Amino acid sequence: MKIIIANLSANYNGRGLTELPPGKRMLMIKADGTVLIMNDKGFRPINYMTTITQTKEEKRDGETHLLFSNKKEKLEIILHEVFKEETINIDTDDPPIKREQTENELQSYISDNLDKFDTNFKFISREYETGFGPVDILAIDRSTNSTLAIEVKRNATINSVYQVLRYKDSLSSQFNNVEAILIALSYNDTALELAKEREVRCITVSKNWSDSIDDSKSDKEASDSLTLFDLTS
Amino acid sequence: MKIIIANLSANYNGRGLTELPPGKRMLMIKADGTVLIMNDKGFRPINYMTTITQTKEEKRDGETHLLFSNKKEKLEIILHEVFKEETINIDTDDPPIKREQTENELQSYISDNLDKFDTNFKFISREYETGFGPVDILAIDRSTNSTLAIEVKRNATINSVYQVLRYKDSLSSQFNNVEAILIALSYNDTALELAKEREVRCITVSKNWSDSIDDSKSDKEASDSLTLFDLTS
DNA sequence: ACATACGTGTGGGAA
DNA sequence: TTCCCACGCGTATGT
Repeated sequence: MKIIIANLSANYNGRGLTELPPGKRMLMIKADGTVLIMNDKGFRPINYMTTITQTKEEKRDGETHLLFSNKKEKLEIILHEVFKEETINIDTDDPPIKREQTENELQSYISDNLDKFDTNFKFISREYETGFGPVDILAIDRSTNSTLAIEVKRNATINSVYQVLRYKDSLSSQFNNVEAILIALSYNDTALELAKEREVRCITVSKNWSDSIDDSKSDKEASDSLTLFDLTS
Repeated sequence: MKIIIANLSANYNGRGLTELPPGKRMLMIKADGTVLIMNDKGFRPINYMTTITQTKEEKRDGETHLLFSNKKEKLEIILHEVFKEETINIDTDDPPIKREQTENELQSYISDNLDKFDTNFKFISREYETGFGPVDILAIDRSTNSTLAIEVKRNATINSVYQVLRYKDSLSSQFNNVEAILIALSYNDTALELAKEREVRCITVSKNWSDSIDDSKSDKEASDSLTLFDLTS
């Protein structure tokens, strides 16, 4: 990784079009060719470019012009004055990060434990294809004999409501009594409002749902002690 | 900005849950408190945290533990071995980037030039409020006397189609003959398919739409030489 | 503080 | 390759 501290300006043209006036910033060039212009605040680089296939370097009037490009994009960086230049060695293949409690895991958990949310729920299928894309979970409610279109979210928004309603619409041409259900860790107020209005049932998963995976050996205790759901509506 | 090259590991708990095994990486601490752990490839930091309100530093067994937190999140970084530490001064308030040809500009352009897309289109209002949020442009078609719900996108996807259809639904309770229209620089195939099926008219804006802003002084030439739209449906 | 919408969103998986 | 969806999306703006 190479780091250059410089007064620089930049022009990007590709997915968008931006112009960066001169200023003292950090230019970072990574081992894989990724170029980043960083300032002293926030998460995002000001300008950047990945998957670079071509690099050109020119001197013009004592200033260095760097031209990075690929088939679709172009990034030009002009170094007006370089204050520092440095090469840093770090592992190119460091061990990867482990992500836990992703939506995918949450989906698995819910699929495997549908009866804990409602004893009448019976799991049918995951990623069941509808005319509007796959619904996360397809199930039936044995008490009402209705088909359940279940969408799982970490945080449900109004878009989640629209999404599950589309699945319901589509499935209604194949099944009788289709019901739309959201199961989420949290809900926007606006999402709850809309859900109520459109009769989408909202079920909240306890924040510590993943604990019950670790505790699953002692089933009895787990099902007694954990409040795995609340009904909101 | 402070930079530390170290063999480090990290644990994050907040919006998600991640675990980063030890490895040689760069730790960057910005002037606003933002913390980033960078590796030698790609755009994204491996771990990071913004809007930090509390920082704790401890030594345990000769290793430095850094604890960053705010009300909702926690990031712990353990420095197993520090290879380099360095402070870099860059402008905290460098001039901001200028973005051009944004969706907002595109909307303005389309609003001001609706007649170029269809001579019967007449602009009424921007950001017109519907029951499902504001529609980008409200207009009328003088030839059919229908109300037009126009949604502008750089790239239209199936979600754009659903979105404009919701606006149409909502507006249909106020107006007769509401028509849903998408105006975009590009379209997904699936979006076009769905749009056709649901009778959403799709209009494509020429990639060089912004040229006509610069050329606007010579109106005649511009309107003669530029193909500003295609009809797809 | 919360919600909404844009962004060069990025990244991953499937068709 | 394209398309779709989740993401600790980040970031700005309006309320």
